[in-house]
Amino acid sequence: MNEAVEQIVDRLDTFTGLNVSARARIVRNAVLRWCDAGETLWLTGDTPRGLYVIVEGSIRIIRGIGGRQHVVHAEGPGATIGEVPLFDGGTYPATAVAAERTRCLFVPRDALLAAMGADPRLAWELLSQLGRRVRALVDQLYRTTLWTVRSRLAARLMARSVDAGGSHTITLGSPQSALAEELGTVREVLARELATLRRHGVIRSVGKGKLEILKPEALTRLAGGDDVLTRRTT
Amino acid sequence: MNEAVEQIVDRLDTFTGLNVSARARIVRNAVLRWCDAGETLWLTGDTPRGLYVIVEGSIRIIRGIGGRQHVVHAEGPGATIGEVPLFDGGTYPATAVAAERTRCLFVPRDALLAAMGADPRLAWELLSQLGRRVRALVDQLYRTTLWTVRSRLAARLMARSVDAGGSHTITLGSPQSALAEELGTVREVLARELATLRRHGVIRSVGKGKLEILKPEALTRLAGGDDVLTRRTT
DNA sequence: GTGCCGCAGTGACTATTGTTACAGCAGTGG
DNA sequence: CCACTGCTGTAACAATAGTCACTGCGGCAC
Repeated sequence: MNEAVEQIVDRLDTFTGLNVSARARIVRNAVLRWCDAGETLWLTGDTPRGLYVIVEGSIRIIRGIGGRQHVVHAEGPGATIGEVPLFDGGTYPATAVAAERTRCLFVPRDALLAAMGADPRLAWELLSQLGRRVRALVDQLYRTTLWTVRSRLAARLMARSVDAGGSHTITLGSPQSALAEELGTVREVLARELATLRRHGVIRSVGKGKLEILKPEALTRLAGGDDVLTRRTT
Repeated sequence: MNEAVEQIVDRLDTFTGLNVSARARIVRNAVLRWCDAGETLWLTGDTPRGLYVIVEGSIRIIRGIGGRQHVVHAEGPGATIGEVPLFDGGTYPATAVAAERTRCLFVPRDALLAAMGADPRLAWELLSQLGRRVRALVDQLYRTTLWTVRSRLAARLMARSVDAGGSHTITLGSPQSALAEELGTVREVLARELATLRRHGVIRSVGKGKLEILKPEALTRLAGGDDVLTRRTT
Protein backbone atom coordinates (compact mmCIF):
# COMPACT_ATOMS: atom_id res chain seq x y z
CA MET A 1 0.00 0.00 0.00
CA ASN A 2 2.24 2.73 1.30
CA GLU A 3 5.90 2.13 0.59
CA ALA A 4 7.08 4.71 3.09
CA VAL A 5 5.31 2.87 5.88
CA GLU A 6 6.61 -0.42 4.60
CA GLN A 7 10.22 0.68 4.66
CA ILE A 8 9.92 2.16 8.08
CA VAL A 9 8.23 -0.88 9.58
CA ASP A 10 11.09 -3.01 8.32
CA ARG A 11 13.62 -0.83 10.04
CA LEU A 12 11.97 -0.90 13.46
CA ASP A 13 13.31 -3.48 15.91
CA THR A 14 9.87 -4.09 17.31
CA PHE A 15 8.69 -5.55 14.03
CA THR A 16 11.76 -7.25 12.61
CA GLY A 17 11.62 -10.98 12.22
CA LEU A 18 7.86 -11.13 12.02
CA ASN A 19 6.27 -13.48 9.54
CA VAL A 20 4.64 -12.22 6.35
CA SER A 21 1.11 -12.27 7.64
CA ALA A 22 1.85 -10.31 10.79
CA ARG A 23 3.99 -7.81 8.94
CA ALA A 24 1.30 -7.30 6.33
CA ARG A 25 -1.30 -6.49 8.95
CA ILE A 26 0.94 -3.89 10.49
CA VAL A 27 1.97 -2.32 7.19
CA ARG A 28 -1.58 -2.18 5.91
CA ASN A 29 -2.97 -0.33 8.93
CA ALA A 30 -0.12 1.70 10.32
CA VAL A 31 -0.03 5.44 9.81
CA LEU A 32 2.92 7.82 9.83
CA ARG A 33 2.50 11.05 11.65
CA TRP A 34 4.50 14.16 12.42
CA CYS A 35 4.26 15.88 15.78
CA ASP A 36 5.49 19.40 16.39
CA ALA A 37 7.70 20.18 19.34
CA GLY A 38 5.52 20.59 22.38
CA GLU A 39 2.56 18.83 20.82
CA THR A 40 0.56 16.58 23.12
CA LEU A 41 -0.07 13.05 21.89
CA TRP A 42 -2.41 12.17 24.71
CA LEU A 43 -3.35 13.20 28.24
CA THR A 44 -3.37 11.27 31.47
CA GLY A 45 -6.66 9.41 31.59
CA ASP A 46 -7.26 9.31 27.83
CA THR A 47 -8.46 6.10 26.23
CA PRO A 48 -5.81 4.50 24.01
CA ARG A 49 -6.48 3.69 20.38
CA GLY A 50 -3.21 2.08 19.44
CA LEU A 51 0.52 1.83 19.74
CA TYR A 52 3.03 4.53 18.83
CA VAL A 53 6.54 3.75 17.70
CA ILE A 54 8.98 6.62 17.51
CA VAL A 55 10.68 6.87 14.16
CA GLU A 56 12.69 10.01 14.74
CA GLY A 57 12.71 12.66 17.43
CA SER A 58 11.77 12.06 21.04
CA ILE A 59 8.78 11.92 23.31
CA ARG A 60 8.56 12.61 27.02
CA ILE A 61 6.02 10.92 29.20
CA ILE A 62 5.16 13.29 32.02
CA ARG A 63 2.93 13.48 34.99
CA GLY A 64 2.29 16.62 36.95
CA ILE A 65 0.09 18.69 39.13
CA GLY A 66 -0.25 22.43 39.33
CA GLY A 67 3.06 23.96 38.38
CA ARG A 68 5.24 20.97 39.07
CA GLN A 69 5.64 17.97 36.87
CA HIS A 70 8.12 15.21 36.48
CA VAL A 71 9.25 13.12 33.58
CA VAL A 72 8.28 9.49 33.98
CA HIS A 73 10.45 8.48 31.08
CA ALA A 74 11.72 9.88 27.85
CA GLU A 75 12.05 7.82 24.70
CA GLY A 76 13.84 8.17 21.41
CA PRO A 77 13.83 6.47 18.00
CA GLY A 78 12.83 2.83 17.97
CA ALA A 79 10.99 2.92 21.28
CA THR A 80 7.33 2.12 21.62
CA ILE A 81 5.08 4.24 23.79
CA GLY A 82 1.52 3.90 24.88
CA GLU A 83 1.61 0.11 25.18
CA VAL A 84 0.61 0.06 28.81
CA PRO A 85 -3.14 0.58 28.60
CA LEU A 86 -3.56 -1.39 25.40
CA PHE A 87 -3.68 -4.70 27.17
CA ASP A 88 -5.29 -4.09 30.52
CA GLY A 89 -8.22 -2.11 29.22
CA GLY A 90 -7.35 1.00 31.21
CA THR A 91 -6.38 4.54 30.29
CA TYR A 92 -3.05 6.26 29.87
CA PRO A 93 -1.28 6.63 33.21
CA ALA A 94 0.58 9.76 32.08
CA THR A 95 0.71 12.44 29.42
CA ALA A 96 2.85 12.21 26.27
CA VAL A 97 4.45 15.30 24.80
CA ALA A 98 6.84 15.62 21.88
CA ALA A 99 10.13 17.08 23.08
CA GLU A 100 11.07 18.13 19.55
CA ARG A 101 9.68 17.68 16.06
CA THR A 102 9.00 13.96 16.00
CA ARG A 103 7.79 11.40 13.53
CA CYS A 104 5.99 8.37 14.79
CA LEU A 105 4.26 5.34 13.45
CA PHE A 106 0.80 4.73 14.78
CA VAL A 107 -0.48 1.15 14.81
CA PRO A 108 -4.19 0.84 15.60
CA ARG A 109 -5.03 -1.50 18.42
CA ASP A 110 -6.91 -3.98 16.29
CA ALA A 111 -4.13 -4.31 13.75
CA LEU A 112 -1.66 -4.88 16.54
CA LEU A 113 -3.78 -7.56 18.14
CA ALA A 114 -4.27 -9.32 14.81
CA ALA A 115 -0.55 -9.24 14.18
CA MET A 116 0.09 -10.63 17.63
CA GLY A 117 -2.22 -13.51 16.87
CA ALA A 118 -0.41 -14.14 13.61
CA ASP A 119 3.06 -14.18 15.10
CA PRO A 120 3.75 -14.79 18.79
CA ARG A 121 7.14 -13.13 18.49
CA LEU A 122 5.44 -9.76 18.47
CA ALA A 123 3.93 -10.42 21.88
CA TRP A 124 7.30 -11.57 23.00
CA GLU A 125 8.92 -8.37 21.85
CA LEU A 126 6.31 -6.24 23.57
CA LEU A 127 6.74 -8.17 26.80
CA SER A 128 10.41 -7.48 26.64
CA GLN A 129 9.78 -3.77 26.13
CA LEU A 130 7.37 -3.59 29.02
CA GLY A 131 9.86 -5.48 31.17
CA ARG A 132 12.49 -2.89 30.47
CA ARG A 133 10.00 -0.16 31.22
CA VAL A 134 9.21 -1.68 34.61
CA ARG A 135 12.88 -2.06 35.38
CA ALA A 136 13.52 1.57 34.57
CA LEU A 137 10.61 2.69 36.71
CA VAL A 138 11.73 0.63 39.67
CA ASP A 139 15.18 2.14 39.40
CA GLN A 140 13.79 5.62 39.15
CA LEU A 141 11.50 5.13 42.12
CA TYR A 142 14.37 3.77 44.14
CA ARG A 143 16.63 6.66 43.28
CA THR A 144 14.19 9.48 43.77
CA THR A 145 13.07 8.20 47.16
CA LEU A 146 16.38 7.04 48.56
CA TRP A 147 19.03 9.21 46.93
CA THR A 148 19.70 12.90 47.25
CA VAL A 149 19.35 15.26 44.32
CA ARG A 150 23.12 15.57 44.20
CA SER A 151 23.60 11.82 43.85
CA ARG A 152 21.02 11.60 41.12
CA LEU A 153 22.61 14.47 39.28
CA ALA A 154 26.06 12.93 39.57
CA ALA A 155 24.76 9.61 38.28
CA ARG A 156 23.09 11.33 35.37
CA LEU A 157 26.20 13.26 34.43
CA MET A 158 28.27 10.09 34.48
CA ALA A 159 25.68 8.34 32.36
CA ARG A 160 25.77 11.16 29.82
CA SER A 161 29.51 10.93 29.73
CA VAL A 162 29.38 7.18 29.15
CA ASP A 163 26.95 7.33 26.29
CA ALA A 164 28.90 10.19 24.77
CA GLY A 165 31.53 7.53 24.26
CA GLY A 166 33.43 8.24 27.45
CA SER A 167 34.08 11.84 26.55
CA HIS A 168 34.42 14.15 29.49
CA THR A 169 32.65 16.95 27.72
CA ILE A 170 28.92 16.56 27.78
CA THR A 171 26.00 18.50 26.43
CA LEU A 172 22.76 19.12 28.27
CA GLY A 173 20.84 19.57 25.07
CA SER A 174 17.70 20.85 26.74
CA PRO A 175 16.88 23.62 29.18
CA GLN A 176 17.83 22.94 32.79
CA SER A 177 14.19 22.85 33.69
CA ALA A 178 13.75 19.71 31.59
CA LEU A 179 16.69 17.97 33.23
CA ALA A 180 15.33 18.98 36.63
CA GLU A 181 12.03 17.32 35.85
CA GLU A 182 13.79 14.15 34.82
CA LEU A 183 15.69 14.11 38.08
CA GLY A 184 12.52 14.71 40.04
CA THR A 185 13.35 18.18 41.29
CA VAL A 186 13.03 21.81 40.25
CA ARG A 187 15.21 24.11 38.21
CA GLU A 188 16.54 26.19 41.10
CA VAL A 189 17.71 23.19 43.07
CA LEU A 190 19.40 21.75 40.03
CA ALA A 191 21.18 25.04 39.37
CA ARG A 192 22.28 25.10 43.00
CA GLU A 193 23.72 21.61 42.84
CA LEU A 194 25.52 22.37 39.59
CA ALA A 195 26.98 25.44 41.26
CA THR A 196 28.19 23.34 44.19
CA LEU A 197 29.86 20.83 41.89
CA ARG A 198 31.45 23.70 40.01
CA ARG A 199 32.68 25.32 43.22
CA HIS A 200 34.32 22.04 44.25
CA GLY A 201 36.06 21.78 40.91
CA VAL A 202 34.21 18.64 39.92
CA ILE A 203 32.80 20.11 36.73
CA ARG A 204 33.31 23.21 34.65
CA SER A 205 31.00 25.08 32.33
CA VAL A 206 32.16 25.18 28.74
CA GLY A 207 29.81 27.56 27.02
CA LYS A 208 26.09 27.32 26.40
CA GLY A 209 24.76 24.08 27.87
CA LYS A 210 28.09 22.28 27.79
CA LEU A 211 29.95 20.87 30.78
CA GLU A 212 33.36 19.37 31.23
CA ILE A 213 33.86 16.72 33.88
CA LEU A 214 37.08 17.45 35.73
CA LYS A 215 36.91 14.81 38.47
CA PRO A 216 35.08 11.71 37.29
CA GLU A 217 36.03 9.80 40.46
CA ALA A 218 34.28 12.40 42.57
CA LEU A 219 31.14 12.07 40.50
CA THR A 220 31.21 8.29 40.72
CA ARG A 221 31.61 8.50 44.47
CA LEU A 222 28.71 10.91 44.77
CA ALA A 223 26.60 8.70 42.55
CA GLY A 224 26.80 6.02 45.21
CA GLY A 225 29.62 4.00 43.80
CA ASP A 226 27.85 1.71 41.38
CA ASP A 227 25.87 -0.09 44.03
CA VAL A 228 22.83 -0.14 41.82
CA LEU A 229 23.25 -3.79 41.12
CA THR A 230 25.11 -4.79 44.24
CA ARG A 231 23.85 -7.24 46.78
CA ARG A 232 24.16 -4.62 49.50
CA THR A 233 20.71 -3.54 48.50
CA THR A 234 19.29 -6.10 50.95
CA MET B 1 1.14 -35.78 37.28
CA ASN B 2 0.46 -33.87 40.46
CA GLU B 3 -3.22 -33.29 41.13
CA ALA B 4 -2.57 -30.58 43.68
CA VAL B 5 -0.73 -28.54 41.09
CA GLU B 6 -3.42 -29.25 38.53
CA GLN B 7 -6.21 -28.00 40.72
CA ILE B 8 -4.32 -24.90 41.67
CA VAL B 9 -3.37 -24.04 38.11
CA ASP B 10 -7.02 -24.23 37.15
CA ARG B 11 -7.96 -21.77 39.84
CA LEU B 12 -5.42 -19.10 38.89
CA ASP B 13 -6.66 -16.32 36.64
CA THR B 14 -3.38 -16.18 34.81
CA PHE B 15 -3.92 -19.64 33.40
CA THR B 16 -7.66 -19.93 32.94
CA GLY B 17 -8.93 -20.27 29.43
CA LEU B 18 -5.70 -21.74 28.08
CA ASN B 19 -5.92 -24.59 25.63
CA VAL B 20 -5.09 -28.16 26.61
CA SER B 21 -1.58 -28.14 25.28
CA ALA B 22 -0.53 -24.96 27.04
CA ARG B 23 -2.17 -25.99 30.27
CA ALA B 24 -0.46 -29.37 30.17
CA ARG B 25 2.96 -27.82 29.82
CA ILE B 26 2.35 -25.65 32.83
CA VAL B 27 0.90 -28.40 34.98
CA ARG B 28 3.65 -30.83 34.12
CA ASN B 29 6.48 -28.49 35.08
CA ALA B 30 5.11 -26.21 37.76
CA VAL B 31 6.12 -26.72 41.37
CA LEU B 32 4.32 -25.71 44.55
CA ARG B 33 6.36 -24.19 47.27
CA TRP B 34 5.88 -22.79 50.76
CA CYS B 35 7.79 -19.75 51.95
CA ASP B 36 8.08 -18.82 55.60
CA ALA B 37 7.34 -15.29 56.71
CA GLY B 38 10.41 -13.18 56.07
CA GLU B 39 11.92 -15.64 53.63
CA THR B 40 13.69 -14.16 50.64
CA LEU B 41 12.66 -15.48 47.24
CA TRP B 42 15.34 -13.64 45.35
CA LEU B 43 17.67 -10.66 45.65
CA THR B 44 18.09 -7.60 43.48
CA GLY B 45 20.40 -8.60 40.67
CA ASP B 46 19.69 -12.34 40.77
CA THR B 47 19.14 -14.20 37.52
CA PRO B 48 15.53 -15.34 37.10
CA ARG B 49 14.66 -18.97 36.53
CA GLY B 50 10.94 -18.72 36.15
CA LEU B 51 7.65 -17.17 37.11
CA TYR B 52 6.04 -17.20 40.53
CA VAL B 53 2.31 -17.04 41.05
CA ILE B 54 1.07 -16.40 44.56
CA VAL B 55 -1.47 -18.98 45.71
CA GLU B 56 -1.96 -17.77 49.24
CA GLY B 57 -0.21 -15.27 51.47
CA SER B 58 1.60 -12.20 50.21
CA ILE B 59 4.93 -11.09 48.87
CA ARG B 60 6.56 -7.69 49.04
CA ILE B 61 8.95 -6.50 46.41
CA ILE B 62 11.42 -4.20 48.06
CA ARG B 63 14.44 -2.18 47.20
CA GLY B 64 16.72 -0.62 49.74
CA ILE B 65 20.09 0.61 50.73
CA GLY B 66 21.72 0.58 54.11
CA GLY B 67 19.02 0.77 56.73
CA ARG B 68 16.32 2.25 54.55
CA GLN B 69 14.19 0.39 52.11
CA HIS B 70 10.94 0.96 50.38
CA VAL B 71 8.26 -1.32 49.07
CA VAL B 72 8.05 -1.22 45.29
CA HIS B 73 4.84 -3.18 45.36
CA ALA B 74 3.12 -5.80 47.43
CA GLU B 75 1.13 -8.61 45.92
CA GLY B 76 -1.44 -11.08 47.18
CA PRO B 77 -3.11 -14.27 45.93
CA GLY B 78 -3.46 -14.60 42.19
CA ALA B 79 -0.71 -12.13 41.32
CA THR B 80 2.36 -13.06 39.36
CA ILE B 81 5.76 -11.83 40.40
CA GLY B 82 9.14 -12.01 38.81
CA GLU B 83 7.88 -11.65 35.23
CA VAL B 84 9.92 -8.58 34.50
CA PRO B 85 13.34 -10.06 33.79
CA LEU B 86 12.01 -13.21 32.13
CA PHE B 87 11.57 -11.54 28.79
CA ASP B 88 14.26 -8.95 28.51
CA GLY B 89 17.12 -11.18 29.54
CA GLY B 90 18.06 -9.08 32.55
CA THR B 91 18.09 -9.66 36.28
CA TYR B 92 15.58 -8.92 39.04
CA PRO B 93 15.23 -5.18 39.59
CA ALA B 94 14.30 -5.65 43.27
CA THR B 95 14.22 -8.15 46.10
CA ALA B 96 11.22 -10.37 46.91
CA VAL B 97 10.38 -11.23 50.50
CA ALA B 98 7.43 -13.16 51.89
CA ALA B 99 5.39 -10.91 54.17
CA GLU B 100 3.77 -13.91 55.83
CA ARG B 101 3.70 -17.65 55.36
CA THR B 102 3.03 -17.91 51.65
CA ARG B 103 2.44 -20.62 49.11
CA CYS B 104 3.41 -20.02 45.55
CA LEU B 105 3.48 -21.82 42.28
CA PHE B 106 6.75 -21.76 40.44
CA VAL B 107 6.68 -22.13 36.66
CA PRO B 108 10.11 -22.65 35.08
CA ARG B 109 10.97 -20.26 32.32
CA ASP B 110 11.11 -22.90 29.59
CA ALA B 111 7.73 -24.30 30.45
CA LEU B 112 6.25 -20.82 30.41
CA LEU B 113 7.75 -20.02 27.03
CA ALA B 114 6.51 -23.27 25.59
CA ALA B 115 3.03 -22.62 26.91
CA MET B 116 3.11 -19.12 25.45
CA GLY B 117 3.93 -20.60 22.09
CA ALA B 118 1.08 -23.05 22.41
CA ASP B 119 -1.52 -20.45 23.35
CA PRO B 120 -1.14 -16.73 22.61
CA ARG B 121 -3.67 -15.88 25.28
CA LEU B 122 -1.03 -16.53 27.92
CA ALA B 123 1.19 -13.82 26.44
CA TRP B 124 -1.82 -11.59 26.34
CA GLU B 125 -2.52 -12.18 30.00
CA LEU B 126 1.06 -11.48 30.98
CA LEU B 127 1.07 -8.26 28.96
CA SER B 128 -1.98 -7.17 30.82
CA GLN B 129 -0.33 -7.92 34.17
CA LEU B 130 2.79 -6.01 33.23
CA GLY B 131 0.65 -3.13 32.05
CA ARG B 132 -1.01 -2.90 35.42
CA ARG B 133 2.35 -3.08 37.08
CA VAL B 134 3.63 -0.14 35.03
CA ARG B 135 0.51 1.85 35.80
CA ALA B 136 0.94 1.24 39.53
CA LEU B 137 4.58 2.24 39.39
CA VAL B 138 3.86 5.44 37.51
CA ASP B 139 1.25 6.36 40.10
CA GLN B 140 3.59 5.59 42.95
CA LEU B 141 6.39 7.58 41.42
CA TYR B 142 4.08 10.50 40.88
CA ARG B 143 2.81 10.43 44.43
CA THR B 144 6.10 9.99 46.21
CA THR B 145 7.77 12.78 44.29
CA LEU B 146 4.94 15.30 44.14
CA TRP B 147 2.83 14.67 47.24
CA THR B 148 3.68 15.12 50.89
CA VAL B 149 3.79 12.21 53.29
CA ARG B 150 0.57 13.45 54.84
CA SER B 151 -1.27 13.39 51.53
CA ARG B 152 -0.03 9.93 50.74
CA LEU B 153 -1.07 8.72 54.16
CA ALA B 154 -4.50 10.27 53.81
CA ALA B 155 -4.96 8.68 50.41
CA ARG B 156 -3.92 5.32 51.77
CA LEU B 157 -6.30 5.54 54.70
CA MET B 158 -9.19 6.41 52.41
CA ALA B 159 -8.26 3.53 50.13
CA ARG B 160 -8.27 1.14 53.08
CA SER B 161 -11.62 2.43 54.12
CA VAL B 162 -12.99 1.91 50.63
CA ASP B 163 -11.84 -1.63 50.26
CA ALA B 164 -13.07 -2.40 53.75
CA GLY B 165 -16.45 -1.85 52.17
CA GLY B 166 -16.75 1.79 53.14
CA SER B 167 -16.42 1.11 56.83
CA HIS B 168 -14.88 3.94 58.78
CA THR B 169 -13.01 1.59 61.03
CA ILE B 170 -9.88 0.30 59.41
CA THR B 171 -7.14 -2.08 60.40
CA LEU B 172 -3.48 -1.53 59.67
CA GLY B 173 -2.77 -5.25 59.75
CA SER B 174 0.98 -4.86 59.74
CA PRO B 175 3.49 -2.96 61.82
CA GLN B 176 3.71 0.76 61.14
CA SER B 177 7.18 0.26 59.78
CA ALA B 178 5.77 -1.77 56.90
CA LEU B 179 3.20 0.88 56.05
CA ALA B 180 5.91 3.51 56.24
CA GLU B 181 7.97 1.64 53.66
CA GLU B 182 4.99 1.39 51.37
CA LEU B 183 4.45 5.12 51.63
CA GLY B 184 8.11 5.78 50.94
CA THR B 185 8.99 7.17 54.33
CA VAL B 186 10.15 5.95 57.75
CA ARG B 187 8.31 4.77 60.82
CA GLU B 188 8.86 7.85 62.95
CA VAL B 189 7.51 10.23 60.36
CA LEU B 190 4.47 8.07 59.85
CA ALA B 191 3.83 8.02 63.60
CA ARG B 192 4.17 11.79 63.67
CA GLU B 193 1.66 12.27 60.87
CA LEU B 194 -0.78 9.90 62.49
CA ALA B 195 -0.40 11.90 65.69
CA THR B 196 -1.14 15.10 63.81
CA LEU B 197 -4.27 13.66 62.26
CA ARG B 198 -5.32 12.42 65.67
CA ARG B 199 -4.71 15.81 67.25
CA HIS B 200 -6.90 17.45 64.62
CA GLY B 201 -9.66 14.99 65.32
CA VAL B 202 -9.52 13.48 61.84
CA ILE B 203 -8.90 9.96 63.07
CA ARG B 204 -9.01 8.14 66.39
CA SER B 205 -7.16 5.08 67.60
CA VAL B 206 -9.39 2.17 68.46
CA GLY B 207 -7.12 -0.34 70.10
CA LYS B 208 -4.22 -2.28 68.65
CA GLY B 209 -3.63 -1.33 65.04
CA LYS B 210 -7.18 -0.12 64.47
CA LEU B 211 -8.24 3.36 63.47
CA GLU B 212 -11.54 5.07 63.16
CA ILE B 213 -11.98 7.79 60.57
CA LEU B 214 -13.89 10.66 62.11
CA LYS B 215 -13.68 13.20 59.29
CA PRO B 216 -13.58 11.49 55.90
CA GLU B 217 -13.96 14.84 54.08
CA ALA B 218 -10.80 16.10 55.73
CA LEU B 219 -8.90 13.03 54.59
CA THR B 220 -10.21 13.35 51.06
CA ARG B 221 -9.16 16.97 50.97
CA LEU B 222 -5.70 16.13 52.25
CA ALA B 223 -5.40 13.36 49.72
CA GLY B 224 -5.60 15.94 46.98
CA GLY B 225 -9.28 15.70 46.18
CA ASP B 226 -9.45 12.78 43.78
CA ASP B 227 -7.46 14.47 41.08
CA VAL B 228 -5.59 11.27 40.39
CA LEU B 229 -7.43 10.71 37.17
CA THR B 230 -8.41 14.24 36.43
CA ARG B 231 -7.34 16.22 33.44
CA ARG B 232 -5.85 18.86 35.67
CA THR B 233 -2.71 16.76 35.66
CA THR B 234 -1.48 18.70 32.63
C1' DG C 1 18.35 50.11 18.73
C1' DT C 2 14.71 48.92 22.14
C1' DG C 3 11.83 46.06 24.41
C1' DC C 4 10.38 41.53 25.33
C1' DC C 5 11.05 36.85 26.66
C1' DG C 6 13.05 32.62 27.97
C1' DC C 7 16.83 30.76 30.45
C1' DA C 8 20.51 30.54 33.89
C1' DG C 9 22.44 32.00 38.47
C1' DT C 10 21.82 33.16 43.33
C1' DG C 11 20.42 34.38 47.99
C1' DA C 12 17.22 34.27 51.81
C1' DC C 13 13.74 32.00 53.87
C1' DT C 14 10.61 28.02 54.89
C1' DA C 15 8.81 23.54 54.96
C1' DT C 16 9.20 18.98 54.98
C1' DT C 17 11.52 15.06 55.93
C1' DG C 18 14.86 12.24 58.14
C1' DT C 19 17.77 11.13 62.41
C1' DT C 20 18.70 10.08 67.01
C1' DA C 21 17.40 8.92 71.38
C1' DC C 22 14.53 7.46 74.75
C1' DA C 23 10.10 5.95 77.26
C1' DG C 24 6.12 2.98 77.70
C1' DC C 25 3.63 -1.15 76.87
C1' DA C 26 2.05 -5.79 75.56
C1' DG C 27 3.18 -10.35 74.82
C1' DT C 28 6.28 -14.38 75.27
C1' DG C 29 9.21 -17.75 77.22
C1' DG C 30 11.80 -19.20 80.81
C1' DC D 1 7.40 -13.14 88.13
C1' DC D 2 11.04 -11.26 85.26
C1' DA D 3 13.72 -10.42 81.39
C1' DC D 4 13.49 -9.82 76.74
C1' DT D 5 11.69 -8.39 72.43
C1' DG D 6 9.05 -5.95 69.14
C1' DC D 7 5.99 -2.19 68.39
C1' DT D 8 4.39 2.48 69.25
C1' DG D 9 4.65 7.43 70.76
C1' DT D 10 7.43 11.62 71.12
C1' DA D 11 10.66 15.28 71.36
C1' DA D 12 14.72 17.78 69.89
C1' DC D 13 17.62 18.45 66.26
C1' DA D 14 19.79 18.38 61.51
C1' DA D 15 19.68 18.23 56.74
C1' DT D 16 17.61 18.41 52.44
C1' DA D 17 14.66 20.25 49.27
C1' DG D 18 11.30 23.66 47.65
C1' DT D 19 9.67 28.56 47.18
C1' DC D 20 10.13 33.32 46.26
C1' DA D 21 12.29 37.17 44.56
C1' DC D 22 15.41 39.35 41.90
C1' DT D 23 19.57 39.86 38.58
C1' DG D 24 21.78 39.40 34.24
C1' DC D 25 22.38 37.68 29.68
C1' DG D 26 21.38 36.63 24.86
C1' DG D 27 18.40 36.26 21.08
C1' DC D 28 14.47 37.82 18.42
C1' DA D 29 10.83 40.78 16.70
C1' DC D 30 9.48 45.16 15.80
